[in-house]
Formats: sequence, C-alpha cells, structure tokens
Amino acid sequence: MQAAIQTAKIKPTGRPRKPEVEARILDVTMQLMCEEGFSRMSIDGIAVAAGVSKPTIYRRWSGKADIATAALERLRLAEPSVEGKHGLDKVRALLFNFRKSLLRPNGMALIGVVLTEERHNPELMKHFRERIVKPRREMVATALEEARAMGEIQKHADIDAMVTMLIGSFYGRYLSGASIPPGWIIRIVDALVCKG
Amino acid sequence: MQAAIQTAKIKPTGRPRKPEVEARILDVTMQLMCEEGFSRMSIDGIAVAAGVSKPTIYRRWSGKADIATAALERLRLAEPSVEGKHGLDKVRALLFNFRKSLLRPNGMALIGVVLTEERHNPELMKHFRERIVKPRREMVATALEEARAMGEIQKHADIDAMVTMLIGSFYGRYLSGASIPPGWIIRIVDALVCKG
Amino acid sequence: MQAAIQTAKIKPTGRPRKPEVEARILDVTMQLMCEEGFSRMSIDGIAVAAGVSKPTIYRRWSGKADIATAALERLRLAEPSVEGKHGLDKVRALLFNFRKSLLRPNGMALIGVVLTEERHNPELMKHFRERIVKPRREMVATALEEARAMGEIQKHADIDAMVTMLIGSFYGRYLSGASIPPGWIIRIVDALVCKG
Amino acid sequence: MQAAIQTAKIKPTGRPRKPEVEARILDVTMQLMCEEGFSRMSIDGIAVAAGVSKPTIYRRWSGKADIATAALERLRLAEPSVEGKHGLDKVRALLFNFRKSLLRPNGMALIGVVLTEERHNPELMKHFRERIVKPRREMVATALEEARAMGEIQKHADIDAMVTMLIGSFYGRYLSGASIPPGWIIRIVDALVCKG
DNA sequence: GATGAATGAGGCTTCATTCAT
DNA sequence: CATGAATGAAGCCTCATTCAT
Repeated sequence: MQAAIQTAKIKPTGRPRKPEVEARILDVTMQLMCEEGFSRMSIDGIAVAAGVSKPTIYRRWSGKADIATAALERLRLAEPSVEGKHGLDKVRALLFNFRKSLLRPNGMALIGVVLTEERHNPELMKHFRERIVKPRREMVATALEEARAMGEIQKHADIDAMVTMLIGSFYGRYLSGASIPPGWIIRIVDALVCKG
Repeated sequence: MQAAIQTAKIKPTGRPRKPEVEARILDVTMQLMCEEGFSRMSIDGIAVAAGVSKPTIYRRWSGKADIATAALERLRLAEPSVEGKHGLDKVRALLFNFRKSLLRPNGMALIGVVLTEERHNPELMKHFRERIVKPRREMVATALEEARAMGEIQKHADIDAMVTMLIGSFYGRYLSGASIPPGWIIRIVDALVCKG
Repeated sequence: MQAAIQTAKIKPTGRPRKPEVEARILDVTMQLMCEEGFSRMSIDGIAVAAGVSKPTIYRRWSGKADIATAALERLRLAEPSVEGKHGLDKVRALLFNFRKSLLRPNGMALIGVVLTEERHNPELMKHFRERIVKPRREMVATALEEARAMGEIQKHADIDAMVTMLIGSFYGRYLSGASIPPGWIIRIVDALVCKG
Repeated sequence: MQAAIQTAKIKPTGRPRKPEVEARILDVTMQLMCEEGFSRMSIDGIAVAAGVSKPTIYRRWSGKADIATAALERLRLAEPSVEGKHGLDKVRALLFNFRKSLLRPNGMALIGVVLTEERHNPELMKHFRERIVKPRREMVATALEEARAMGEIQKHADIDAMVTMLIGSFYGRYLSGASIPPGWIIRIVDALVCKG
C-alpha cells in the first residue's frame, strides 16, 4: 500500500491519463453488459457511450474480455447501512437491501452474464463471486450467527445452508416468474425459524 | 365421403423432409446455446453441427431467435421416476434429480441464457419457466403437501416459500462457488423442518 | 404451320402439361420483371405468384434468363386499332397508343430492364427490339409514307429520322421528368411539319 | 477570438482519410453500376475493385443505395467545349458530344439503371435528371433559342419539343438497334428545320 | 409431371482490433 | 495520449438451382 502511494508520486512522463475516463468507461461497460450481455455489448458502443475513442479503451485494457473483467472487478457490494439492527432483524434488513438491488432494472442480468460467460470468461464469474456473492453471504452469515447467539434460532442451525437458502430463494423466486414483494423476506425467514 | 374425409391422411406431396433433421437441429441448438450463449451461437455453427445447410434451417424457422425458441419450447422436464417415495423422501428424491441435472455440463448455462436474453428474447424465459421451472416446482410442491399431510412438516408451513428456498438454494450454492454434494439435499430439507 | 398442327395431334405420353400454366408463368414473369427488374426478380417469386412450384418452372425453361427471354419473346405489340385514320392522323393515333402504353404502370420499366441486361442477356434486348420496337416503328413509318403520298409532309422528308424522333421524344420526355400530356403528340408532329 | 473562430481551420484529429479513396470508390461504383446494374453490383465487388475493405465503404455511406446515390450525385455533365459555335451549329456540336457519350461503353446503361431502379431507389433517377438530363437539355435549348434569334429556325418553333425530339431521337435510335453515325445529327436537325 | 425439401454460393452488414496521424 | 480511419473475419439471411418422392 505504501509502495503504491510512492509509485503514485513519481511524476509520469507524457500526457497523463484523465482519471475519470477510466471510471466512466467501466461504468458504461457494466451498464451495457447488463443491458445487452457480454456478446452483444460492443466496444464501439462502450466508446460512444463513454465519449471516447476505441483506442483510448484499448490502451487501457487488452480486449473486450479484459474490459468486462475490469468492470466486474471494480464492483463492490454497495450495501446500505443496517446499523442498529441485530440478529434476525439484521438478517431481514440485509435481505431487504438484496431485494432492492435485484429489483433494479437489469438486477438479475449480471447473473445471466456471468453464467453465460462462465466457460468463455471464467474471470467474470470469479470476480462476481468475490466482489458480490461472498461479501453478501458473509454479512448474512454473521447476522445469523448473531441471531443464534441471541437465541433467535436453534443452536445447531446450519448457518451455511440457511444463508444459501435465504439468498437462493430470491433467484428461485425470480426464475419462477413471480414478483418479489417485501413480505417475501418475512416468509423466508419464518420458514427457517421453528415457531413450535 | 364423410368417412373418407375423416380418415384421409392428407397425402403429402413433394419430397418429404428428412425425418430426424428437425430433432437434430434443435438438439444441436440447445447444446450450442448452452455452450456459447445465444449471441455467440451462430446459424452456421448449428448447420455444421447438425450436418445440414443453412436454408434447411431457415425453411423451418424464421431466424435465430425462432430456432432458439423452438429449442426451448421442446424442452420437457425429463424427471426420472421417484415412484415409491412419499413425503419428504419424495422431496429429497426430486431434489436429487434436480441436482443431477444441474451438475451436468452446462447445467446452469441455460439459466444464464434466459436471463441474459430476457430483454431481447423474452420468449426464451417464458418457455423456460413453463417447461422447466413450473413443472419442477409443482412436483416439489405436491410432495411437500404430501409431507404435510403425513405430519412430516408443520401444518401451517409456507409451502410456496419452501419450494422456492429448496430449489433456489441450488442456484445460491452454485453462485457461491461451492460444490453441491449429495448431502446438500439433506441439509436444506433439515433446515426447513423443525426438529424441536 | 400445318406440320405444327399435325404434331399437336400426336398423343403425348405421360401427363400432359396444363397449357395455361405456361402462360400464367410468363405473364407473372413479365410483370415481376417490370416491377423489380431482372436481378431482383426471383424464381421463387414467380413460382409463388404463378401458383406453381419451382421445378415446374425449371422443367420448362433452363434458368432465370431463359424464362425472362421467353416472357419477352411472347410479347406482341398489342396495338389498338387505328382503322379509318390516314396520313398524319394515323401517325397521331399510333403515337397516342404508344403514349398510353408508356403511361401504364411500369410502362418504361421494361426498357430499363433490357438496357440494364443488355450486356448479360442480350437476348432480352433482341426480342424487345423485334417484338416491340420494330413493329411500332414500321407502323409509324408506313403511316408517314402515306402522309407523304398525301402531300401532308414534304416529298423528301427523312421518314426514318422522323419515326425515330417522334418515338424517341417520348423517351426524352420521360427522362426529363416532365409529364406526357395528350397534347404532346400534336406538338411533336407539328414540329416536324413545315407550316410555312 | 472572433478572428480565430472565423479563420480557424478546424484541426482534424485522428488518422486522416486516404484522400483519393472516396473518389476511387465512387468511380468504381459508377462503373460497376453501369456494367452490372444496381442489383448485381455488390459491395464486395466495389471494395475489391477500389482496393479497400468493406468497412471503409460503410464508414462513408450507409448502404448500397446510398453509395449508388452518391455516385450519381457526383456526376456532372462533362461537356466538351463548343466555344465559337453558334445557333444550329452549336446545337449540332452539342449533339455531337452527346452522341460521343452514348457511344462510350455502357453509355446507355446508366439510363437502364435509373429506369429499373425508379421504383426502388427514386433518388437515382432524381439525381440523373438533375445532373445529366437537365443540364444537357438547357444547353441545347439555349442554343436553339440562339438559332431562333438568328433566324435559323422559325419564330414560333416549339423549342421544348425540339430539344426533346433531338435528344430523344438518340434513345429511339439506340433502341431500334441501328447504329448512330455522325450523320445522324445532320439528319435530325434537318428534319426539324423547314427548308421550303 | 409436380411437389416440397435441400443445397452451395454469395450478398449485406457489423465487430473486434489495429494503424497512422 | 487521443483520435478517426482501416481492416479481416464472421454472422445472418436469400437466391438460383437440383433432388427425391
């Protein structure tokens, strides 16, 4: 990290790259990839939408797959705060955020892309897992552990399975064609909790 | 005369179609679509792999989207028998079949395709839901109802949510990057059943 | 001619060709050729419009050019009667007929076709000249000769040039983009006749 | 600043276009269109003959019809000088030039193209009329008016008809199949002039 | 003889990528 | 470094023609 900062201080020769260009290109790439899918997304389209020329893109990345990878790599799970919530309430709050992100336009499209491209561009899936899936799972798992500690769920609950079922239920619901109302979150959490 | 009309098999004139061609084309289409995705799949590729010429394809379908739709439309949930099982055992058996189909090469790819193409070719998603998702959900739901009747699960269990979570957990698991061992089925069913 | 009739009496073996089919195909061919031009005209289009299959066409003619040629070959200058007219009046009547045929939809299109195809299918131009151009020219020339005999035009008038100018003026007028009103005929005939 | 704006030749950025390419493509297009007709002419053919790639063409024009239109739009009546001639002499000189252009290889072919394409690409006919037909007609008309002023032709001569007949006679002659010798010009002018 | 099916060849257009200022 | 231009390789689709009943 320190090294990186030092490097940044070396005055680069030649015309420096405008830093916001990079971001704009990757933003546009992500958007187009979600809208069109990887194959249909064109470098031309990215260039036009980002307001740059194609060589400007190729100077930074080596090809279409590389750009897409970079766009995915930059992804962070932008999770709104769930401060102040605890245990199952926190779980529900996290799932509520998840729901919101899925309901955004093209909210599921990225999953389609990484699945479709898994064979051709495994990097995409890899980054998607690292940047999006894993953090979310960890947050939910932590909250569930807290709930367990609080006695809201059983001592021997299979937290890993629970995380997967909670999150997976959204995919399942989407693929079934049914809408995902806010109440869905109540239902799935209830389904896991014995109220005997 | 009436009889004649009723029974007359309309004699088809002209050269008959090679009978197996249709199936071969659609098989190949489905395979390529899973391997490459809709966009990358090419008519040329289908023609070569099916051993026919392109016009032979175009005589039957009007274009790429039409062929893909036909391939999906032809899909049926080919569910191996779960005869003799009942209640939760049947649920587990059904999920075991599901697992097997997902673990096949490209088992998840089709989901990627329909998600990616949802905007451009909504027909694909529609058929996927009708032919694959819905039948499977109904089978699992029926088995769960049976389990409920048998007292294996609670009276007021939210069966719809359970179906979605069970099936969805496979998607969640796949996207997490973890493998899906046979024991997974035990775990997710257990997670839903109170063993108070 | 007699021989032909005798030949016709020989009972042909096999299923006889429906005679009106031939005519229908050629009619359709001529029409499509005028509407679309030779290249754009398709055998498929002819077959569909004539209500026959493509091999039915290929059994009779050897290819696209052959069909087009046959269609042109069948053309006859269908000149409405100008009986009772003489001299310049007859000339004007003939030109009036000519005008009418040019003003029909696609009236000039055939000329476009034969000119465009002159290099690739010289037969078309040849038949067009023989069946259409030449007969019309001869009729006009004869009428002009009559007019000369009647003293309506000068003794030494260059009848060949006059025919060409009269007829050609319609092409010139069409290409200029101006309409061709009935009065046009009066004007061009007047232009050739000295009224000193 | 104002001055700067006014005089500044906008510095073009990026790789400049090879300068002669445009002209070469349009030349080739015109030639192929005359030789083959619009339909038979292919973009591939143009690209090869012009020594460029197809995208180089598509960067400049939006499609086949657009290229053809551009080629026609670029046409100018390249009329050799008729300086020093006046009245009917000038008319004859102009017609002599016309004759020469018609006798060039494919001299009539363009007319075939515009006629054939009139329905599908009316722009072609429009440009042909504007660039070629109209200028020529105006030149001939002007010369005829001069001749009239000089007393070479009658006061009340129908100049518009005369122009059309003179020019049209070439089309008529061509379609008749007869050659167009130099003497033709003498004959048609004589035919219009009373030598009583 | 007539039909519907099949095909090889080719046409238009676009894309990812590289070049030349 | 950024740009507009150029390109080879496909991709989709259609056509003239032939095949097999």
